[in-house]
Amino acid sequence: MRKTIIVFGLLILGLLLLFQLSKYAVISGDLDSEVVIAIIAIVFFFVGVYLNKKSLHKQKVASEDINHKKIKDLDISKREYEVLLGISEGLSNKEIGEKLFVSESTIKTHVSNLLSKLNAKRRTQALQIAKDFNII
Amino acid sequence: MRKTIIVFGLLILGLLLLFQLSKYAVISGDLDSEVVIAIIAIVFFFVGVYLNKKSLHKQKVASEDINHKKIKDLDISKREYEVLLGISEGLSNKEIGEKLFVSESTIKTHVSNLLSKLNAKRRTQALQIAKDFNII
DNA sequence: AAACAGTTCATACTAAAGTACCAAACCACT
DNA sequence: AGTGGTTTGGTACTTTAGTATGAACTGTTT
Repeated sequence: MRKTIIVFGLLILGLLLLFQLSKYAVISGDLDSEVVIAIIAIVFFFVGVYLNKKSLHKQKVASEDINHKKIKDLDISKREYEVLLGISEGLSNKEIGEKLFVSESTIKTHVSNLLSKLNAKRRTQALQIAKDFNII
Repeated sequence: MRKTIIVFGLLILGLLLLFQLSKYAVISGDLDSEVVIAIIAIVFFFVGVYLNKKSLHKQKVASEDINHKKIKDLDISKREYEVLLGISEGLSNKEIGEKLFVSESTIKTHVSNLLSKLNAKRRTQALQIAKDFNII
């Protein structure tokens, strides 16, 4: 948030400076007034593009970012979360076990705990719930 | 695509008109040159915002839209697709059967066919593949 | 009318998934 | 040194999921 304010401040200062510089350039005859207008137009065009991209990006990130707080709220451990990611990749318990170098039994324990923490009956339902919570 | 060209053409024409009008306004003394520059800046700022939003929106839509062609290419039938949606909602075969008013056996048949068409070993893998193909 | 694709359903089976319960080992903290 | 949370893993069991096969019933096309 502080970063945004600083960027905005610098932007406004830069633009004011540009205005003043262009005014002096026109008065002193170094530049044609049409050229100045063209530069102003181009600069503001890109300022518009830039600010729009920034704001849209934030929205996008906000809706796609992983909600780490929610993971903690649900009391999901590191290992359980890794298992959840394995499920979302479409892996079987056995395959997840091989990936994490533990036995299938261990994965079953994690999955069972995950399901109760996510209040799900099946792994597919767990995926749907996890997506709703933005934790995967 | 034609629409885009027309919009762009009109936009450029409008901007050129604005340029000429502002020039005459300054010469005839109706408007201060600083006001003209401010107007140009604001207009181009919003042109930048508008064009950026347009292009980003298209990208977003393109990546989120369901690829109906891909569904046909994979030879997935209407009913099979409904079952796929049921799976993505985290339902069991039995629950999907109740939702579509058919027996669990029927759902099993559909699921089995779906898996072979999607080249998946499990329903969770089918979900992952279907997402990659943008068909759910 | 015959062929065809899609849907429906059943049986019988194997393979995964999931539950319940227990137990040991580990790490961090006090 | 003991407590608590996490991770690990086993056994035994029930429930879903998935496969294979066969069969009947729909529309649609030729």
